[in-house]
Amino acid sequence: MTSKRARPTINQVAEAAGVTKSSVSRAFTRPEMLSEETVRKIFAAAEQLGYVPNHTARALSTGRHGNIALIVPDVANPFFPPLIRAAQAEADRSDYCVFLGNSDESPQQEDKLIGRFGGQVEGLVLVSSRMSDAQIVEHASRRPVVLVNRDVEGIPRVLIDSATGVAEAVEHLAELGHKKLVYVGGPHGSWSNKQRRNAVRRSARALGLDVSVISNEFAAFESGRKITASVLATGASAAIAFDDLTAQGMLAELADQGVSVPGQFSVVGCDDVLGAATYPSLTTVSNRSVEAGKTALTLLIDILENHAIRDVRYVLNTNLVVRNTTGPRAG
Amino acid sequence: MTSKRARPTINQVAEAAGVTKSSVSRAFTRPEMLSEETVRKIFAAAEQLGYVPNHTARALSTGRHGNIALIVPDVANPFFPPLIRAAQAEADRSDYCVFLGNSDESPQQEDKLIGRFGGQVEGLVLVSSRMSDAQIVEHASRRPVVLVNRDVEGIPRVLIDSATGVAEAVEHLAELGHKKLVYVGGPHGSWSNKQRRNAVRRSARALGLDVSVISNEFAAFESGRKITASVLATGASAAIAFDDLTAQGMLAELADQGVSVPGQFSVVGCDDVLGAATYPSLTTVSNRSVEAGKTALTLLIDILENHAIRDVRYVLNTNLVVRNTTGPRAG
DNA sequence: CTGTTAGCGCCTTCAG
DNA sequence: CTGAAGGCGCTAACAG
Repeated sequence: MTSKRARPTINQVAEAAGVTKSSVSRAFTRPEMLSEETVRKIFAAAEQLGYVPNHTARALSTGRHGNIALIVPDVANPFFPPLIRAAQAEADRSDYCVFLGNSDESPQQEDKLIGRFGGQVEGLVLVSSRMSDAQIVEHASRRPVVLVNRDVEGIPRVLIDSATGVAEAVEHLAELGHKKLVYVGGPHGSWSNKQRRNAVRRSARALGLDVSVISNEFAAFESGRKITASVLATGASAAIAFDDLTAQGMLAELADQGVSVPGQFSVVGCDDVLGAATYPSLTTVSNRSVEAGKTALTLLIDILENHAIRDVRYVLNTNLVVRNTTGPRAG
Repeated sequence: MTSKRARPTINQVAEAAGVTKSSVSRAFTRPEMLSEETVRKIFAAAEQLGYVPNHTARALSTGRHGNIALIVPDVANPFFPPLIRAAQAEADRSDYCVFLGNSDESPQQEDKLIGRFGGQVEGLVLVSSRMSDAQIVEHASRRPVVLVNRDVEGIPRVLIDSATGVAEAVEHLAELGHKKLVYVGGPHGSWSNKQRRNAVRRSARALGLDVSVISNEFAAFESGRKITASVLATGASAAIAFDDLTAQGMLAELADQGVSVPGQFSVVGCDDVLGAATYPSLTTVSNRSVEAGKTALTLLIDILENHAIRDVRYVLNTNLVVRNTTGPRAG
């Protein structure tokens, strides 16, 4: 078992290899500047001593630490883990370490986290940020920031365009004969929510459908259940929910109320995070969160390494995934 | 909009406040050593310049950087996000930043990640580590490590004891008249898998039930589907799956095969990550991942701040949650 | 190709 | 209570 003694420093390696620390430093950063012979000697000594360059010291001197931060509103929301995973994998390919932050849907907490990560991070990825445009711009003025699902001019961003999928959903319902539908909303600060709500309204108008909107701040299974009564009260025959969780809650409540789906009522989710796990399996709008996570990191790393601070707006389209919670209007 | 100019240093604050950098440093670390008057002056100057102590420089000089790493096999596995979230919240309370690592179920990747986080982390939390005991011990000799769902003597660990819940599951099935059951396994390197398998065998033997074990390296929906044929081939009337995902896949496949649940076959999951989302809703073993995450972090922080390197083995019991996928044996 | 010399920004004895 | 001085481990000109 290796002992716990302090890590060897660059100086010890230098001494052991019979060179100065400059050479050791170079051997680890720009070996092509040294003779093969010297590099070999240095690596041998380093290996022998178990030397690993001190990340912190290097960062202090270069100002680069190879860390990035990824902040999401809620790690436990099934929409985010696949995105986080994809982002991590991408960071990994370029040897970046990623700090994960959970803002708890709170702008204050988000701001605080950014401050805490502050000095030890080269760039930030803010996913579904709940902060104000002004705050975001402010932070982006200090270090590179890439946004996911948040559209702020001048800041590189990756947007999952659920509008296309939502539009398909409305058409789908129209074809099934539905005349009146309701959009069950999500968090106020959410860009995606706004986008989906607008898409529903626009398509409904174009197709001559009637649509009402019910807001529902906390998107989740339980709130989906609770909101169901109001949904039924509108007299609509179909609903499009902000996300799959909300839709799933509605499904459960509908079942408890004895309302058959899709016989008497149709439900469409959004983000396809549940797969075919609900019963009946949920008709929903596809999700591109994996690509979004990967793209966001690729963008950020590109900016960090090539100083390419261009104004990108990367849009990922979605589409409707028809399963079994939508059917012809009853009667 | 604040410009992007470099952050002010301790020296600039000192000059602005008319003191030396020693005093500024003290004002931020041990203000009780200074006169109130001086502290006030320094804070005013710092505020005015927008000074924030440089984390990296401080870390280099003190050796403490207030970061910890949390490594999990797969962020996207629904078992982990709640744990991650709880761990984060706990880290937050003590102002620690957390690096998240995704080992992809690979010991090599896990080892590599630890190396990458290496110098900039004060402690590690390894969740369901896939590394060998020796590797774990080796890493633990360098810096504090807390394990979750991995039982290595001498290393602080938090264990979710699914054995209690699994035992209840077996009893439950026995009471329902089942005579022959099968355990559908999970990843080979998984401590939890071993634990669950043993618990099934032990309880089955005690109750005089027959049990066969089917291994299934990749626990997930799809593999649950695929394994179903072999499960039915054993002639058992009930199955206990390594986790909910596997169970859910089995449920889907069983439905497709026209095998009714729980009429003709009973299924029990493990970890309760799906809630009531499956249909029929899944009978499963409760999960304590939130407490596990919180406890692991509390432990680690305690070790870091109080040098309390005791040998803790924290066990969280589980129990059976009966829902609707278990019923009397057919016939 | 390699050594010398300054720092990076902060903390921490040691004096006073 | 406060200042002066050295150092944490490494990188980066600048000379040879």
